[in-house]
Amino acid sequence: MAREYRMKSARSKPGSSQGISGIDYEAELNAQQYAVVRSKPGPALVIAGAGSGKTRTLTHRVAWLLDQGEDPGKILLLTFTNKAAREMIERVEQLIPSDVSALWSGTFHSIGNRILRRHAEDLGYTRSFSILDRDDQKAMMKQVIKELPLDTGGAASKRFPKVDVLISIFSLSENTCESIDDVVEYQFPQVARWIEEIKSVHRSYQARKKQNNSMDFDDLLVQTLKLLQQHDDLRSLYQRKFRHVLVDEYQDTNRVQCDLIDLLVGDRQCLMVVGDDAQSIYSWRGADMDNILSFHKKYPDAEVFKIETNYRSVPEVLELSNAAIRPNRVQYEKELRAVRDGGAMVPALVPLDDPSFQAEFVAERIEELIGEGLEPSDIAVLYRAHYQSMEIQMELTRRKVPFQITSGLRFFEQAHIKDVSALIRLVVNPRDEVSFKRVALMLPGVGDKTADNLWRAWSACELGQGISVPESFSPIMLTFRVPAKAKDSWQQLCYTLDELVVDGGFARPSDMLFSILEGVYDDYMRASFDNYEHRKQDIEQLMEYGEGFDDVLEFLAQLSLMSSVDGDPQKNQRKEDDESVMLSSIHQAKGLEWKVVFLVWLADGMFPNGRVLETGDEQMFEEERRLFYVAVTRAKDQLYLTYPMTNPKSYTGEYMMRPSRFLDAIPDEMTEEWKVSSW
DNA sequence: GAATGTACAGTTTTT
DNA sequence: CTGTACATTC
Repeated sequence: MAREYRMKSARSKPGSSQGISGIDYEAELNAQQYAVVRSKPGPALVIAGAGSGKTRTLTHRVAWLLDQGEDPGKILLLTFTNKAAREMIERVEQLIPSDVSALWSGTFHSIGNRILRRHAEDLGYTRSFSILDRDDQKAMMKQVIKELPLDTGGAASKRFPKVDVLISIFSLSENTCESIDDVVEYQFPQVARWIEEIKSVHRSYQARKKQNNSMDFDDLLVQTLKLLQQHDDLRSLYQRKFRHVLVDEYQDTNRVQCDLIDLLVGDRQCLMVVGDDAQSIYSWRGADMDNILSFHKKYPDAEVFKIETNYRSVPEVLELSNAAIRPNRVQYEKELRAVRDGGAMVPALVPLDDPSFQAEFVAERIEELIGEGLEPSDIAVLYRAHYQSMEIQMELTRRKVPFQITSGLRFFEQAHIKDVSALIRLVVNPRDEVSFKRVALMLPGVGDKTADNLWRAWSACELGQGISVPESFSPIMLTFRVPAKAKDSWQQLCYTLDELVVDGGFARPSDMLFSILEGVYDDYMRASFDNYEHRKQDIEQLMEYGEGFDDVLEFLAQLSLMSSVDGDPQKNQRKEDDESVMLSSIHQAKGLEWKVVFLVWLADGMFPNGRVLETGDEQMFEEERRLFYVAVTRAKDQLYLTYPMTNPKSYTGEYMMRPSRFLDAIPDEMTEEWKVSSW
């Protein structure tokens, strides 16, 4: 007698199509995708056209590796946004039964953060370093400028670049590894006369960050790179750890990110990068398309794959997309093929009299489509710049068409959220000057001056050094001199801080938030904001979110790193979002798709942008065209290209608008012109 | 701190 | 032209 018993968990033989997961890769993927997924280890470049199943391919590749018996802990998956990271890991989990929690996946910044927390001491930081967001950066920069012996008061100081400009300069310099001199000379010539002062601000800013045990977003990349460059042992540790590195949206990586990848990959070269050069639209923040274009120079043995079958759009839309990008000189040649059937609506080209008429047309057509049974969430209106959505917002509001818009303050960046997290940050990292001052300024009668004095007192005493977690704060802090007006709330504050530490450690995040709300912040909110109720709900929301964390460091890092739309804990609960028309900038529409897309303001000077046309910079112009390409490739079924023929409100005095020159590249027969009249 | 005046921009924005 | 951001002033 014999019995055949087959272990479900048995390791698959290498090379076989099926592994433990039982996924039939060959059946689930098309030939091009399958070739990528089962490719041998080694450098690989995947050129993935719009709508070609890029995420699908990448997630299957990860599943494949795991199926081959690879240890999840040896895989690093880098994405551009948190949302993409989350989506990716969820889909891998759905594909494969194995536990993937050991797999490292996330944005470059979050991975940098993760590495830096472990080795912060090697760089002269502590592991509880603070992360500065844009707001914090601004605050610190202002402080730094105030303290520098720059020419103040006179007419000369009037035109000293604003902090926003300085932050942009520094950030671009960090991300592209170019000197401040070069960045200013080529990208910000209007402030070139201040070059020495700018460099001096930069030096002080860098020093101050270190002194305050704080890193900005750029540091999360740059310092990680530095750490691994300088410490051979750590470098080889991580090189050995990550046997497979996969990178999504490679066309949008900048120099630092690219260097970081190369360094992590080391000689083993088990690197798979996926991207679409035609969708590179972030050069203005340091992305270098050359990374993807000359990948083969750095990795001569790289296998190059193209996945060009488009599952998203009807052929009518896809042909137009192909035509739209064709005139660009700098690109990998590819031709997307549609699998969907033809016979759909030919993309509409709609000239309108003026912007408000354009808005009326868009709104009316949207109403019609919804009347025909389309869900509002199947429809999007895309534009080059947010201000171009104004008329449409008004028109949709007037007609009571539900819409949502991808702009405005993000949840974690709102003042009240930042206020409460400043208190936590201060306890965790007592050298965090920005947070200290934010907290101090909440006290009545305390302005810049008093805040500064308090900071001095604080940083002079043991509490402010942050050597160890103190048992309590009040005994020392109550001895500080505060204005009479602030006396009571200062006391409250001190006792509240006491509650944030327990037994020589930090309280749990949600408990901290509770103490802060009860101790000081509720009163403050009542006094300072007219929409108290609303803000209180936000804090409660935050407390709920905090329940998911035991480690306060992790909680804080998450707050900073997810300070974006996708981290909004409210988001998932707002059901209306699923039932509304999307208004979005093209940048934010990347990676998304809708049945119906309206692309508005397609007039020369609006899109392509007038400034880009003025400079005559070919590279920038081609990026505009890629943006156009990204926009049109979002549409699944219907595409409307609209433009106003006049712009009465133009401040440049240009009254007549000409159709966007991008439309010149589209053969007439690919669109149908709609002649819209109001009567 | 509120009120008033002045200069200047007027793309995109994640982490 | 107009809203914003900053500085100055009381």
